[in-house]
Amino acid sequence: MSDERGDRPYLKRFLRGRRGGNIAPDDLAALEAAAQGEQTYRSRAIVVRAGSPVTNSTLLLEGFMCRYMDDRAGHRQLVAIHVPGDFVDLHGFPMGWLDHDIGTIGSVRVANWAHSALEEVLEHRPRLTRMMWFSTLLDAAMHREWVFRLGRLDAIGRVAHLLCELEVRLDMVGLAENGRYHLPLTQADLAEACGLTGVHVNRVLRSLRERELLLFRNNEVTILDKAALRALAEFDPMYLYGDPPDR
Amino acid sequence: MSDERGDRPYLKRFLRGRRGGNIAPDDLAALEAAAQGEQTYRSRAIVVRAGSPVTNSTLLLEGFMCRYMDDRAGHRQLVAIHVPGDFVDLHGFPMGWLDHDIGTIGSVRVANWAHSALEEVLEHRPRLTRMMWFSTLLDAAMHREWVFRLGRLDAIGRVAHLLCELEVRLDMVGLAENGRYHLPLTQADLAEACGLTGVHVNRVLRSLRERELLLFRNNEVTILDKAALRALAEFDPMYLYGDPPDR
DNA sequence: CGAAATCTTGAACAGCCTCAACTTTCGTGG
DNA sequence: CCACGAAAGTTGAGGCTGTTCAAGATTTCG
Repeated sequence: MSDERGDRPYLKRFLRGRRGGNIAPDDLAALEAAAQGEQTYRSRAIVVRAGSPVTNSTLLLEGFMCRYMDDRAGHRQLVAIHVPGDFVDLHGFPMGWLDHDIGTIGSVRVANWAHSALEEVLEHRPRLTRMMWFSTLLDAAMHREWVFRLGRLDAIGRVAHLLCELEVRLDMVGLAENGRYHLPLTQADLAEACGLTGVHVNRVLRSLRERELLLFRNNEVTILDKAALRALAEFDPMYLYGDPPDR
Repeated sequence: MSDERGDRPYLKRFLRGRRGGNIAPDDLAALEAAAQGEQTYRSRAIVVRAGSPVTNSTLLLEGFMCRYMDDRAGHRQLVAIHVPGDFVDLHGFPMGWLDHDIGTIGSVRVANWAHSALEEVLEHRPRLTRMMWFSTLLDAAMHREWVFRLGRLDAIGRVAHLLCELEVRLDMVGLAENGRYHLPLTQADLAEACGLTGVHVNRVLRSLRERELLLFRNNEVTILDKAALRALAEFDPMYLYGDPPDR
């Protein structure tokens, strides 16, 4: 699975590790060929604004991006964090525009597809269309889990759950090793994803460290006790639709 | 828009009121013809279990349904509420199974499509496929708004926001009038959707009543001051992708 | 009509927030 | 390479929002 896409520089991580994520070689080649080329954005850049027309879609190749909404006071709520291999704004393809902003976290490298080109490629490829559809529904499944996280878990559970999710997703695309991964989020960013304040996230991280469950220092997460952390977070990666060996 | 589908008993409410929700007549006819017929479920029934294979998809014709997940203690978190015209488990078509349970709230009437029949209809209908895809992305947009609601609003804002959302969605399908609509939820159900306790939802409803913003009695919601309620809830229906006149 | 579910209210508590001050790290230009 | 300012992280004290527990009132439904 990881090698057979070595010659697909853009799509090599797309749907990697997902159950049913095997795309037929000709579909994959057609999609890869329709790309417009790659692009970079600097850290903390806004890539898509809520409400403005979206005419192309972006696959994240390197780095982290997020989707977010602001409340009246201007405080952000992150609604998604994207890792390499994610189509960050494919929702804009059937929708035409987006209800939220999309921005970068660190600096990123992305690939682009014009919607017109996508339409052409997908016109006679119902299987590939369903794969793309599937990939947007993975986002929906993560959204639901985030609703659960915010609605039912306390502060420590929320932070733990998010960091468990990222470990699995990064592991699927080969960017985590033994529960260690790079994560260029500030504590304030974590707070914006977890519906907490930065101050409280700081205390939560201290508690996780003191319980010897997890470390987060220098933009690096180290999970010390995965089983205990997952128990605390009520985390079950089922909703990520991974291949059985990855679960 | 509302009349031209009068002869489509199942689909007459599907994507009604949505921007870009105009389905070509032949697509609509083909989809309607592929339905397996209708079915009813009693109140508080479980329709789909998380993790079990889904081989058909369900369009809600009458009544209310919900999607939910349970925490370790057995407490529910609702992740979606469905109204007539919603394809409640279309996510199962590209996914094959679901990460959450689906149940009824009151008693309901639904129509069913076998996935094999759907596949056949959609095989050569990329436009219709994108409409179905779009309808699942409306769910995703609502999920995101629920994340925002739970992450950034206080108790009164959360309840107000949910009831604002349901007013718009029910109005789109002709089931709300002047801010009044039938809603067979208990206060405990509302609590499960808002990440609150039933006790506190009771106090919140009292506060909304005393502020003369909204009444909820006898399974009926009456919005008394829509502008003030929306302001309190930081509610903007943009994310529901409605036709401009409905916004 | 009676039982069960739902709604309502009160009192005490806990978790997270706010505000504030201080420390450490990062980034940039001299 | 160092110095400096800005950003990020850390810690404490006090307060508010929503929870928990409990009891009673009301409604629903068989």
